[in-house]
Amino acid sequence: MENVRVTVDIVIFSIRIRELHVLLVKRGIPPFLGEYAIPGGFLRADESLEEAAKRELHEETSVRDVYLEQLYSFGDPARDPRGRVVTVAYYALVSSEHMDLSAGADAAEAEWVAVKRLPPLAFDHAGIVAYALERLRNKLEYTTVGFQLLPKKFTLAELQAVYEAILGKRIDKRNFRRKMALLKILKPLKEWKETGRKPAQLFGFAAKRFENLRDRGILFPF
Amino acid sequence: MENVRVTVDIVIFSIRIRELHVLLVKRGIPPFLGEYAIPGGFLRADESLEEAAKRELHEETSVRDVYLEQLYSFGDPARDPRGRVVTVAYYALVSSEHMDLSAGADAAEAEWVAVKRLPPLAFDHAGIVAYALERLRNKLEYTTVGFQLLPKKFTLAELQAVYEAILGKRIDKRNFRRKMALLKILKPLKEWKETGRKPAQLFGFAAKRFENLRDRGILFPF
DNA sequence: CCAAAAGTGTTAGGAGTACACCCATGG
DNA sequence: CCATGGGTGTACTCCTAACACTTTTGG
Repeated sequence: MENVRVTVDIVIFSIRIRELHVLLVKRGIPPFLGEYAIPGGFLRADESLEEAAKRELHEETSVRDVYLEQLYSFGDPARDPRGRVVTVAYYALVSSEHMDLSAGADAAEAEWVAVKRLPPLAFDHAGIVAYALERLRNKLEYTTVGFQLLPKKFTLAELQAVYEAILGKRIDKRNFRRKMALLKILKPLKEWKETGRKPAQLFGFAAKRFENLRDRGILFPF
Repeated sequence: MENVRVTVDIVIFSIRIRELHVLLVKRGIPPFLGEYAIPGGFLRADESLEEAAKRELHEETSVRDVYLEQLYSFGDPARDPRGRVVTVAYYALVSSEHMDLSAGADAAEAEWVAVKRLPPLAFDHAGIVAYALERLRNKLEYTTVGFQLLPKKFTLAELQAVYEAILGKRIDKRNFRRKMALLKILKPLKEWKETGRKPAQLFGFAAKRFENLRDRGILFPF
């Protein structure tokens, strides 16, 4: 079966103004001309799937070395009107300090959109984004992906806001802080963030304890 | 990028003699002639990825309608010496009552092998099996995949043996039974299995409570 | 001094874990 | 009657969830 082509598409998440956003591009060519889609492109001859995803990510956001995990592969024969295209979907988490789209090559067409206010998407991309969100919610509870969306130094309120934005529900402040303390993955810094009111203590992510688990999703499949 | 071909490979698990087994085939053509591999083949023009996996499964085992879930896609440029081949891997769970390989077309070459005694495998298949096992172990703890490896009617000892075979450790009988009772997913039947000693009560899987969760892996990606 | 967000403990209920003996049957 | 696997309950620990007030700062 020779007539299959392979693309890699990527759902790029970030937190803006305490709300979860996805990076979308407006398509400049048919099909779905002018509609929104997630970034993606054809797999090249000499690159692995993950390298292709990293390349797409870098082209759109100019960032490298962020959390990246393969999501799922979609291969319905009718999913692309141009012909038989199997896509391997990835998702990435970009910290709010790395959100300068400006340096990206295709940046003019890229746009952060809140997941609660997604427009209709081209192809089966709405389903891909929904599945990525599902995965992200699940992973939040048993891995440390939450930290990937924050800058190196963050306050407890910011960390909690990430969890609330992704899970879509409020969390009790005292229980949240106790659990984080219990996990021993926060490194209290001797710095305080000026918030306009009472300053908040800054924390770092203590990767030591979680080095082996840090990004199971990336690490496991070799 | 036109020179990519897509295969679907499938890790088929079953329990034999209270031990976890995988179905392997001996390759009849190069590359890796004579070596063991997991079943698989090229994606056809008119079928989805899942349909291809179901077809492979049926060809090897003659069963349909078993638990099937997409595992991961592997696309290292060097993974297949014949050229650029991206494979979408699935894994399936086949109940011990459906293990008649005889009816399968390629059955002569198929063989159940205990995961503890795997031979060297062709391509990157050793990594694929290892990853499938990892996934199975994780899913066992928060889904009902364990039931998929048993016949419709089973004893508590048989169910526990499935958990022990996959997790590779002993479980306390009383705690195991209490947890199952708590989950309310077992339907006690008015039948007893003659074991040679004291007869054991048979149970069914109460899908009602778990209809929506039953096979998250299958259901979620549409 | 007031508004706003930071920070801090206790209690009650549920789940997990460790642990040992009696029962029913076939041979 | 004995060997084998089937079947059952209790106590302790730990995690989770519910819940309200004081502190610090800028304006």
